[in-house]
Amino acid sequence: MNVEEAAKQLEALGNPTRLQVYRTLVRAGDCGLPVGRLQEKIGIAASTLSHHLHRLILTGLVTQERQVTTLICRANYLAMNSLVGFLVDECCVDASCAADQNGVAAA
Amino acid sequence: MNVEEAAKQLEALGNPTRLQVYRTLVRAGDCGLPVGRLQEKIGIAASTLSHHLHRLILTGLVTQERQVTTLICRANYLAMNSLVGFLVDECCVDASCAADQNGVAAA
DNA sequence: TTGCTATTTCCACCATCCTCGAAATAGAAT
DNA sequence: ATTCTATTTCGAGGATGGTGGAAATAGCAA
Repeated sequence: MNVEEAAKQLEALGNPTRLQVYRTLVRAGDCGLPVGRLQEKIGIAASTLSHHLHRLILTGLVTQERQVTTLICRANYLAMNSLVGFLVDECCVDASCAADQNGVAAA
Repeated sequence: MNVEEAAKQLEALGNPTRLQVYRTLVRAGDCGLPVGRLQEKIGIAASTLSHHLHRLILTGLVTQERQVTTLICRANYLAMNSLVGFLVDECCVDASCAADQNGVAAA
């Protein structure tokens, strides 16, 4: 995971509509949800939803699986875990309080 | 934490430059880093950095503290924890696989 | 083939973002 | 008051994003 990739994923989640899509899928769990059902729940144009789904899929945050005539969408928990890990990674590695702050130099 | 607020924070982290700023602050730990030092490390125009810092501060992801002539910036870990919590919150609440998926209905 | 449903692609408009240099401001020191 | 450093605000450019309607596609059914 590099900065560019992580930023792409965060940007994908950084739009209210897409975040709502993603959370709806998280709530749906492993069962996932068809695109049409997502559209009903969220109430946006199909084209708009498709556009947003595409971005979520490109960044790896959502997966799709064909089931006869409908496409089932699922949140990709592994990608999320990886992203969260990146955010808190290497915390305090460069900690070196030159001035007198509240102690805790190299704890 | 609501969707709008979370989206704002995610969008703030969704720009490569801002994400780099944030991660640099995370690495710096509790000591924080002056704006000027951030600029040196990242190598962008001061005005651009100021712009990005402003957005990170508005969303609560970064805090600033005046120290004589310089402003010390710090990553706000509490905000990050809250954001991460929001992302995985209520996972699988709506799980109800109608079709025959790989079991795990209401585990 | 024809028709049907589910979903995506195309297109356009409007809004917002990213970036930088130049100018303005805040605060301390002389 | 003047000067100096650190940082922010202003203004503008080009680029990208968000949205929905219309049209195109994918796959199945008859």
